[in-house]
Amino acid sequence: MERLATINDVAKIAGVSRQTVSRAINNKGEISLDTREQVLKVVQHLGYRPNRMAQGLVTQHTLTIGIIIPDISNPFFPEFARGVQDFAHQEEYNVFLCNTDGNPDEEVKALYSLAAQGVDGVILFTYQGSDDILKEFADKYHPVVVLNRYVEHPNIAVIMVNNYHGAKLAVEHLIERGHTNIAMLAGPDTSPSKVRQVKGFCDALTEHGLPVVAKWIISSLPLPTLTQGYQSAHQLLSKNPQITAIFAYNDLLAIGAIRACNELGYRVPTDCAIVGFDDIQLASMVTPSLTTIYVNKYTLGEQAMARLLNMINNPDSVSPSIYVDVELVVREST
Amino acid sequence: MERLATINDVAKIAGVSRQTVSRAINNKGEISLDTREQVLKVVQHLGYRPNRMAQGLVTQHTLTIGIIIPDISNPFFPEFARGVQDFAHQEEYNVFLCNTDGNPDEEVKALYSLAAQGVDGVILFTYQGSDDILKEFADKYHPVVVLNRYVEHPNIAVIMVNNYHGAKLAVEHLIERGHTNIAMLAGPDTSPSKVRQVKGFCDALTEHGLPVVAKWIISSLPLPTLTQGYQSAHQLLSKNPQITAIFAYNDLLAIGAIRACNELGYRVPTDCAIVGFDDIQLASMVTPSLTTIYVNKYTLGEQAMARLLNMINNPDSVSPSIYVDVELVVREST
DNA sequence: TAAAATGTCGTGAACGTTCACGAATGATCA
DNA sequence: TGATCATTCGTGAACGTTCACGACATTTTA
Repeated sequence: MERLATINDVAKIAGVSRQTVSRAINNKGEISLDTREQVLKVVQHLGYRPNRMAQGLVTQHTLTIGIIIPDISNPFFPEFARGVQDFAHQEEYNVFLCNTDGNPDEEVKALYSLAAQGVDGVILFTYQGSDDILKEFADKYHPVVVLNRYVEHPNIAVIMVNNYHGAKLAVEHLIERGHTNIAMLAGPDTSPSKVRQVKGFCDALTEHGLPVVAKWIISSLPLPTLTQGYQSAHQLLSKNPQITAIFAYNDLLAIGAIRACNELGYRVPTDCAIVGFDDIQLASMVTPSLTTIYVNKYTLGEQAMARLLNMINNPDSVSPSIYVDVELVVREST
Repeated sequence: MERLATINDVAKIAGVSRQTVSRAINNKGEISLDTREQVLKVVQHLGYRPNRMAQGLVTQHTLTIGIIIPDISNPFFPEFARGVQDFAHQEEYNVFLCNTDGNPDEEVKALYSLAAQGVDGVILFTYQGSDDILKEFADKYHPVVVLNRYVEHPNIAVIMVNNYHGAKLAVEHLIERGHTNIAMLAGPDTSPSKVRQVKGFCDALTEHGLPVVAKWIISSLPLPTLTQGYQSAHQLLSKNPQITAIFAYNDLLAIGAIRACNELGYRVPTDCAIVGFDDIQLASMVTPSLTTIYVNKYTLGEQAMARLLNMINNPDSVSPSIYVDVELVVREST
């Protein structure tokens, strides 16, 4: 591991000063075309690359950002992360990835670890902690893009998936198919998107003159996973045989519910129809394939990164909230 | 965004020098217990965190590493990445993630982008580029852990999944089930693990007195994806109806093959048995569920990170190659 | 023609931390 | 008692880069 070339090495060989080299590679400040070319030749020859830590120390910009998500193993997030990363790399940014398993303590740890690292901004998905901590962070450190949670702060941008509308689409689809006894596998109580989704679910029912049965709305704690969906659906259906349709907070819960149906001898969709949310890749691969609400996760990631970049480069601009819309995808499970 | 507290702020308030603060937080060098406690109180109070860029500039260590993989959307990699990340965070390291889509140019770009970023090391999965580039990188920059490819270099550690053995297990299982006409959906030609796997496949056949039919071994280019598996299997089975079993390079190819079977009216496993490789979560969720070769992806990630840490901390130690073994998991597809 | 303006480049300082060294204090020993 | 040692702490330098400013040569302007 030999020593890497520094800006001084380049300067010495090119016969100019550090500053001139800096001007040449950053393409700013006054420099003649001739010397610029000369310097760049030497840069090329030595394979010189500016040390990002030294740059970061003086400019207070590191060209890095962080993503904080519950779990990259959850099939929703890889696509989202790719959206962020592809956009980021295109803009010369590198990306840190942190998993929290939905644990608020871990979220805070990740937040401050990234701050000490010197990231230029953070993208935060399904934040469960307190607004105050987040606002304090945004005050003291860097811009933040938050997904699926509303936080009002000049240094925080919000992107919301339209869970409310998605839930309505799902329930209306089930009602069209003739279902009247519809249950819901809801998300974790701490999740704000869960609240909006439940509201859409209830509103759709009442708008069609159907009663809302509180006992048929089951929260999934701590995380909306396959086994959670399996257990909740199992309990729900064996206690309430009159239920003929289930709407789930996400596809994992829905797929768990399908398994529960199979085990209880319910046929999907004949005996019990099921609708998921997110349209992860798995949704079209299971049997029966899953009717669900499509969310463009990759684009969501790109948008989040675009917002963050905008905030980094224009610190004083306002960042209005964005709502991302969703679509119904009908498959075999309804 | 107010200015962050620096070591000098702490020093001033605590009434000591920078160096004493440094000694207190890094818990090294001689310092009395009293002053240490005093300093740490101030650190706590100010919420001081050492600036990693300043640290990195002088120590040449950044407490960051990079992972380079083809695609985090491929279900194999999230679990692997979590293994790396969990271990890394536990050791106070942060992790950069780069996707290359199997493109060698992107691999090199990622490698040098990470080097400029100042990572302490790199974990490289399914590297497709030339040995020379990698060796030059390991010479000039930092230690590298390479998976599923053999590269001899003092600054490069190698971890291999035992594809050869896995392929043998799969084929022997099919032969036990009475199959004699077995085809293979192989990986991309550029992948070294593909070569070892094909060898295991062929050896298993010949050891049991069965002929190897070259035409029945199909490479998947450029990437071993669902649609690749579907197309290859479709073509293979419609041209060669005598085939009764397929062994696939990975689970995605295998699941694509299941779909092709369904479409051609072949029943799995009655008309055509299928074995995959990797045991991704999806494998147990599809219908019929997939017999496959289990690889502990999370542990693989942990091991890779452990090797890398060891190389970072003990630059002169030798790093022998590791072989990670695999197991057969029998499910409905055979 | 002298003064002002422009274009090009270099120099010292700063970013926040650690390292190598040295200074001061008190304890220990012959 | 004077010398030696261990313990504890502080000071200047360095890491590699950019920023603010100034210097110089050349061109433009009054």
